[in-house]
Amino acid sequence: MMAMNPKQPFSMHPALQEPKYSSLHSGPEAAMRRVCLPAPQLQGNIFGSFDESLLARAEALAAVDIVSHGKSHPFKLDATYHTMSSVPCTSTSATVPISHPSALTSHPHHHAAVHQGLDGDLLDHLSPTLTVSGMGGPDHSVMSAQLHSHHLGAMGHLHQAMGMSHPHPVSAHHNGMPPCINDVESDPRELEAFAERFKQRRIKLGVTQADVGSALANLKIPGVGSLSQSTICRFESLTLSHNNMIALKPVLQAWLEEAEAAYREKNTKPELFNGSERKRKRTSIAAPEKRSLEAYFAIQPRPSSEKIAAIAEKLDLKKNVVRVWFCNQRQKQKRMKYSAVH
DNA sequence: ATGCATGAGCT
DNA sequence: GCTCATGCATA
Repeated sequence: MMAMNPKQPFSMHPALQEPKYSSLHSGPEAAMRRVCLPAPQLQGNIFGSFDESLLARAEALAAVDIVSHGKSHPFKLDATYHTMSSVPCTSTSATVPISHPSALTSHPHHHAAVHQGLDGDLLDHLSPTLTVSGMGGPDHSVMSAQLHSHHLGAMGHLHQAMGMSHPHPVSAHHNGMPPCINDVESDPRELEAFAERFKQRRIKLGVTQADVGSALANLKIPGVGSLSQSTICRFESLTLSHNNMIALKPVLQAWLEEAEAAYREKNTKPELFNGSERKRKRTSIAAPEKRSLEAYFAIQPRPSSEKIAAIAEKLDLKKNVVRVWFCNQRQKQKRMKYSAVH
């Protein structure tokens, strides 16, 4: 069948994603790690030497937390946590998603093209085999939700078309422009403002986050498929990575334009549908274990495989669960949360 | 709204 | 095995 590349959407190489943190290991995480440990190279040794004591300390901390703080422990590591994703010049957006010509992202001065394209040109030449539909069609309401029928990896084709599989650095294509363009669109302020505007207008349209997600596929933008309610929600609450926010913005903006246009000329009639079938189980880590994990995380955000195994055993959790927990925790730290800094 | 999970691409 | 984008499941 068609090879699908669900994840790793519109992003570039990890190394290219955060220009400012370039170099092999110096990612935002590395920076954080630095505040926790003397030196990266020593991590292993130190940790290895004091493995037991550290684990014990973490446990002790977790224990103390339980009795003295209850829920509000000192190791609260959530989204609001940090924020170091303030990309200077968003060369990122150049490598972003819509690897498309006049498409949504790109030039700061071509912003208008985005809007215009929505009504005609863009979709027109983007959908050779289909009439410009999206929200335009009578029965092509904005919220036609046709998901639920696919399996785990069937969604999010948003990715592949968006640069990943390219051997070349998908940068300012059609214009040979320098990496530091899109300053306007990538401006944190602008993003934040857009996210809020988006939510506001979306609600005004009477469209749910899930509706938006599924409606995106109707835009017929190459490489842009549907998205989940989660992602739309995270976009609106700015809890996605900066790069991700920038990548999604043009797409959501395109949708918004069309949705409002369609709303004006007629009356979009929401037509949801509920279906269910699959049942993926979600592990639920108990509060005490979670506190311990947070304590361990505070000491060492990037435990080795062995440490993870040790922690897993101590907490009586599956090693993979612990590993994923750490991964997710790191990811949380990196989430952009402008509100926290702006 | 958010926790845990998956999977692609990279190292 | 990590990061990252994203999703299902659930509180």
